[in-house]
Formats: sequence, structure tokens, C-alpha cells
Amino acid sequence: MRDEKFCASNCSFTRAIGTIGNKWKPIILNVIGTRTIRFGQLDSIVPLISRKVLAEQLKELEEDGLLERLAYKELPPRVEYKLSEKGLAFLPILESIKEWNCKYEVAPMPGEADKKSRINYARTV
Amino acid sequence: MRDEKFCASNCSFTRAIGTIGNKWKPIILNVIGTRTIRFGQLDSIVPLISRKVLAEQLKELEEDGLLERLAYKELPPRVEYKLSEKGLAFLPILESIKEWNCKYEVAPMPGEADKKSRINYARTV
DNA sequence: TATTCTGGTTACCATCAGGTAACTACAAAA
DNA sequence: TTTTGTAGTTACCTGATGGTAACCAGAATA
Repeated sequence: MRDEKFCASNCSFTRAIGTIGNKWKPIILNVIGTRTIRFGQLDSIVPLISRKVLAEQLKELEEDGLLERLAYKELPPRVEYKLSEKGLAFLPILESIKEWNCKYEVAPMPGEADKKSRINYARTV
Repeated sequence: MRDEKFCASNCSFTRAIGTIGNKWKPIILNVIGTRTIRFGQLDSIVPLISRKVLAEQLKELEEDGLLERLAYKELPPRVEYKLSEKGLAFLPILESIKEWNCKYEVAPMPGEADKKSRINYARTV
């Protein structure tokens, strides 16, 4: 899910996009935010993600230094995730994306039909 | 290349990621920046993109209101692209991603071997 | 007359992302 | 004894992604 060619670029921006420029990572970072959260919680909170993909993304985020993983030697296992300094420093960028989108996204016409077809993520994200 | 499920979310942030959260769009927006640029130029400047994918991305960016397309009725055809107000408003976000990456990206060890394997995008991006 | 130039589009094909279901370990509870 | 719970991993399969090459118009140039 990382783009290897982008990550091998010698343009810093291209490398950044190769690392975090996919659809799941910003969502996951945003869901974690400033809290500490377990794998199972993420799996149920992040909308529509599968355990397989979630595990992959978390591993990459950890490898890239955005995430800290704390595994307790217990049974059943317990693992906690939280953002590193680098990950926390990315949150303001996510906030500005939110602001940008709120400001510029084309507002649906009032009563527009396809509102109904929107999946309800209200409780989740 | 747009994620339809994300775009149908009723979470504004998820919709934003569904729209611009792929690897090519940030790169294209960054390459265009504040200038007016033709299709052929983009095709040669954006590293490793194919005409097909470039055309798709440009069309989506236009549909999503980030891009303005100006087609001159000439032969051979001439088409110019430039960012809309919405697109321009996204540039500072790209800048903060650059700053974030420069600050936190793990610096390669001096003289590290795999530097050589990095594709040279220096002239392009 | 043949070639070039531009901004695409189309068909075809290979690769890849990502989903599902089954499986793991081991302890505690039923 | 069977079930439950956690955090994954694995094999398998399908649909989406994205690359390549060919093709288009029609004027200008050689």
C-alpha cells in the first residue's frame, strides 16, 4: 500500500505522498487522534476496513514512525496504539484538510435525493 | 481513482479523502501550483504518469472543482489547466506536508547505498 | 504526399489491492 | 468440555488499477 517508486524518489514531497498518500492512512490517523486505542477498537471504529488491511496499514505507520505500538504479554493479547510525535505533528494537517473541505465542498442541494444513499458514519468518525 | 464509498460518506473528512486521497492528485496539484500549464507539459513533468491516468485525474480534479480547463478551438488542439480558487486554497496544505516531511522524515545515513537507487526527479518535481 | 503536432480515447492485458473465511495461542469463564 | 476473547496471519479469489500501443482530427510544414 506504500508506493515504492514514490518512496524511492529524491523529491521529499513525492516520498511523503508515497508514504501517507493513500486512502486509509489519513483516516486511521484521524481516528486515533490523541488517544490510545486497541486494535479491536480501531477495527470497529474505522468504517468498512478489514482486519487484514488495518493490520497492514498499522504496521506501515509504525515502520514509518508515525505510530507507537505497545504489546502487553497477556492472554488474550492486548495491543495499544498511539501516535508518535511525528504522527501527532500530522494532525494539524488533517485539521486543515477538514477546514478546506468544509469551506469549498459543493453543498448538496437541500433535500437532494442522494443524501439517502450516503453511508452513515456519524457514530464512527 | 476516486473512492466512491468514501465520497458517499456523511463524514466530511472521509469525503475529502475519497476525493483527493490518492497518490497522483497531490502530486499533480503540486506540479501545477500557481501556473497555467498544458496537458503535454504535465505529461512530461509529472514523473512516471501515463497519459491515460493523467487524463483521468485531471478530469476528476476538474469535476471536483479544483481545476479549471481551458480548451482553445485550434488545430492541433491546445488545452490549458490551472487551479481554481479551491485548488489554490489546497496549496498551503501541500506546503505543510512538505514541512512536516522535512522535519520528521528519517534522514538516510550519510553515504547510504540505496541513495543510488533513488529515481532522479530533481528536475521535475 | 507524407509527416508532425496536440490532447486525448479506446481496447487489451497484467498486476495488485483488498475482501472473506479459516486458523493460531492460551487463559478464563460457562 | 466447549465457548469466548484478542490480535493478528494465511490462502484464496475477484474486481479495480494502471500500463502500452494504436488511433483520431485537421492544419501546417517539408
